[in-house]
Amino acid sequence: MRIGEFGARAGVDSQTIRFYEREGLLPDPLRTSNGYRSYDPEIVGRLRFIRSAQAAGLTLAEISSTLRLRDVGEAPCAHVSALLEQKLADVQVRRRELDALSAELKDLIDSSRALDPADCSDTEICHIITPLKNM
Amino acid sequence: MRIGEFGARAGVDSQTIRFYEREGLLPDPLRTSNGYRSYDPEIVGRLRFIRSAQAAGLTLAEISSTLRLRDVGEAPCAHVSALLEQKLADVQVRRRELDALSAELKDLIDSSRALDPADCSDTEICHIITPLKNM
DNA sequence: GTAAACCTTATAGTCGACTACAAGGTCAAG
DNA sequence: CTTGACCTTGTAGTCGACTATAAGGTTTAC
Repeated sequence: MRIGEFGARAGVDSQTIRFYEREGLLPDPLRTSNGYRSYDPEIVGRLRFIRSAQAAGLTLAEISSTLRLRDVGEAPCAHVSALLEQKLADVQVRRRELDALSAELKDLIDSSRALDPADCSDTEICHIITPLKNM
Repeated sequence: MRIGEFGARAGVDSQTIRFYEREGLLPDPLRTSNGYRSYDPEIVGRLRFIRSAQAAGLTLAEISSTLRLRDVGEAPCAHVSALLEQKLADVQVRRRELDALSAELKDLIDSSRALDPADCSDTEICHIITPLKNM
């Protein structure tokens, strides 16, 4: 199968596949006599794995390290578990940051209703935001 | 005051101040006879505004548009309110995305405890993640 | 008088994951 | 025999907000 069909089977653009190949996520494929890349249907799973792992929040570098384990014959399960645990911890931290930001934005929006633009001076730029001096 | 002190008063590195100047967020300052930038203490508020607005999640482009309003003599309060409302909406969307990702990660981690690495085949790369075919 | 700590400019690099563009070769349909 | 859809390579650009480096000039403290 050629690059277009290969990509279509995993919802990936052919430019992106060449990019993954350059980055070492996909092996150099066979070539037909005219130089076109030729893919074994079996490797579609590898491309789908990449997209699924991305959907789980893994970076290409993390996915690459996982694929390298698999390529040397090791089951990458323990590695993947550790990555997922770390990712979950990162997500929780980020969630808490967004919660705080959300609360802060609500406060600012609330307070803006009580403020009159006519009282907003030149030096403070805008008195809705200026109270946030020390964040 | 010179660039170092100016930056220190708002917790900003001098390289960053030159960057803001290039981007039009800060006006071209006066220069002393030796070519050093010389800042009026009054403009510290502008730099602090930039950092506070960033802390509220506004981008430099959004902050820049706000400053431009102020520079033409308009109170930017209505503009800032609209930006904050939009930002809050963005944050809520992002929060929900992270909630979904968090749940997904927990599921994957749970299911990984029931899976044996010995059953993880070559073509699926890692059976912890492979179930996520259609995200 | 010299060393440290400041300041100047211009240019290029970082992160992550693509995406765009140019300039061509190949192949099937009509 | 040409149009259009595919494929090839290489290079460069995108986003956002810095950050780093080089190669100098100035000022302050001892």
